[in-house]
Amino acid sequence: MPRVRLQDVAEHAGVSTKTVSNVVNDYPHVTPEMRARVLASIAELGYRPNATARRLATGRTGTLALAVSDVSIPYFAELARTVARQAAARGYRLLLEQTGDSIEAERSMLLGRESGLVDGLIFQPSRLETAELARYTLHAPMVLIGENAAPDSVDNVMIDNVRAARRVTDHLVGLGCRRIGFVGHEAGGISETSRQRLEGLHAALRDAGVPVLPELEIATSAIGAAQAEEAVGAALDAGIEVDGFFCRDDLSALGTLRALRVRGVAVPDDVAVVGWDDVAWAPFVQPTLTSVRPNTERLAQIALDLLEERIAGESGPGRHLIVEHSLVVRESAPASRPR
Amino acid sequence: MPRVRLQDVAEHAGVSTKTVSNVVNDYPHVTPEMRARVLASIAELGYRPNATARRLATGRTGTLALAVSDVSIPYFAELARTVARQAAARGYRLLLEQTGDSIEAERSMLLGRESGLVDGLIFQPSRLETAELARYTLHAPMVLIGENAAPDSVDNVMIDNVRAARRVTDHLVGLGCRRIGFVGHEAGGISETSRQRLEGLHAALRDAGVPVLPELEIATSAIGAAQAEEAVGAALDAGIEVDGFFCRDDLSALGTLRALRVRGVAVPDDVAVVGWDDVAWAPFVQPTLTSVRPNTERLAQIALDLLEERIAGESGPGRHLIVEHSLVVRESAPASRPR
DNA sequence: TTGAAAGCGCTAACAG
DNA sequence: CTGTTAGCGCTTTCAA
Repeated sequence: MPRVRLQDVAEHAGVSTKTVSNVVNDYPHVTPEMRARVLASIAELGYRPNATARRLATGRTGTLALAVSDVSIPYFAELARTVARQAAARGYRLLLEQTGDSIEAERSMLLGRESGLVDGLIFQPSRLETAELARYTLHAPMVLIGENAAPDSVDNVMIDNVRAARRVTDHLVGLGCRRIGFVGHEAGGISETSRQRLEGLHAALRDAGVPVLPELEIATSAIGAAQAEEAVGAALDAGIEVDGFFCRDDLSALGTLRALRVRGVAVPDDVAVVGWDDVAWAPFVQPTLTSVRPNTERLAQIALDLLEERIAGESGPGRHLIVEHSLVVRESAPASRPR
Repeated sequence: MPRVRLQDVAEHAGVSTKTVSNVVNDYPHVTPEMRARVLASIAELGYRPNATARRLATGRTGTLALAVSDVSIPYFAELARTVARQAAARGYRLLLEQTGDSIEAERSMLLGRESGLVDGLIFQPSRLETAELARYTLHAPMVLIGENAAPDSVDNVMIDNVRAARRVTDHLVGLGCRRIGFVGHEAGGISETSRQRLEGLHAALRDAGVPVLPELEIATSAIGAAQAEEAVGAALDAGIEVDGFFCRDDLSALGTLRALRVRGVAVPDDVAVVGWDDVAWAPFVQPTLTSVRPNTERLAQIALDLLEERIAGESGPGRHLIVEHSLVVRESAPASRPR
């Protein structure tokens, strides 16, 4: 790791630092001979500009941060892939922050003990609430994603959870389900995400004249297939009667499918199951999973658009944008079912 | 975003910048009164140290990079989670780089057009070969992970692929399989990872006196369940005769399971299936998947240990370390099978 | 224990 | 079109 500075190149080439800088930054107005001479010196000395010094001088870091609770959750993994790719295409690097579902971690990530670390932040809160969020002085522009009710002052992009949840419910009701269970909301303090999905479920049931049965709502200790399998299994063993399960996410659906299978309950004949996120493996499990698919590419694109505007200085009130979703119908809750 | 500098705090508190710096960095030798006065000013002005300036002055970035082809591949997602977590515990942030399976991207990531971006790099190559890797002058210390044969000069941590593959093969042979197919090596240019797994398969078959049948090796156009389903489906439709499938990774196994299911082939009764990586959903699919489980926590820990030693100045020859693995036996290739 | 001043490596006015 | 020079905000000798 040789330590060659811009100035070394300048001396070697017999020009000023400004000229070298111009060449490195592809500025126009440099004679071809100068440029060639400088490039030759750069190659000979193996010069690489120092990112830190450049940042200090320009005030831009060329880096964005993405903060989610856990990248290994399939939806977040796919989101990270998409955001990283699109950010790279726009010339940004991506810093990954995991809050691990802890409100403390979310706070300290927002407060950021240092400034000038990133140019902007894309954040999917899982525990922090609007009111608190609105109080903070951020160290960089931020765009919120996901279904948390964002404060009016902050940009936010999400899918319409209530509407999507209504659609899931309508689909199940259309299949003849009258006792629809819900799986996967947090046992210890429900998240805004789960709250909105439950709200959509309830609203659609009421509209359809189907009774709302809170006793069929099965909370889990954490997001995950194992937790869902355990909770659903316990409920089934306790004699719960359902003919459909609306799962908070595909991971819960996976656990639910297994709990049902182990007990010999047929899907979709006895119980229909719908998941949420339409992760990569949804079309491959047995039975293939009906699921809500958010348009993640578009979500990432809009989030980055909003963020770049903020970085460029936009200072208006927070914009709250909705990204489309669709319901991908597969075997676990097909278009229609023999009765 | 107020712009408060260290100097502003110093003036406000009526002390020198050095004193403020001492307080911010928790240096000893500061009188309690001074410290209190400075902290009060910091709070009042809302001062946050500027990360970039600090980096330039100290030469440390406090950031590591993790480079993999695609974070949404379940194994990489889990690896990223683990590395990010452990890096955070050691006081580092994590920059995520995706090479998207392109050799160009891997090259430019190594060459790094800027220096001083990160203190170190953890890299899982998928296309780049040892010889080329060894030629580069890196801009930061690097540790290689995964099964690529690393150059002697570079640190590397991996699992013993050949041994694990032999174990998988022995397991299948023990189950009575005599025509074992392999699924998921790259159709266009095999990777070192796949090569080693095939090598283990062949060696174990020879040792067991079972014929090696290359015609049962099914390449795929890319890593993924869909690609595997397509390739395996085509092979089955063409009349391939197998009694076991050794899949390059769990994604291939998932596609293989589906291809078999769709065609009414019973797993494990007609065909046993083994995957690799033991990703989170392996115990939940139908049938549950037998898979090779690398010790990812340990892999990450060792990689970070090696990297921190390099960052600290260690300059000896490359160390090549092996991390343990295990074979997790589940329904798709159980301990024994009725014959 | 605290203060003054010299960089860290680069960019960007401003001249020339 | 190219050179000079003054910062960017922090850390860190070296004195006091």
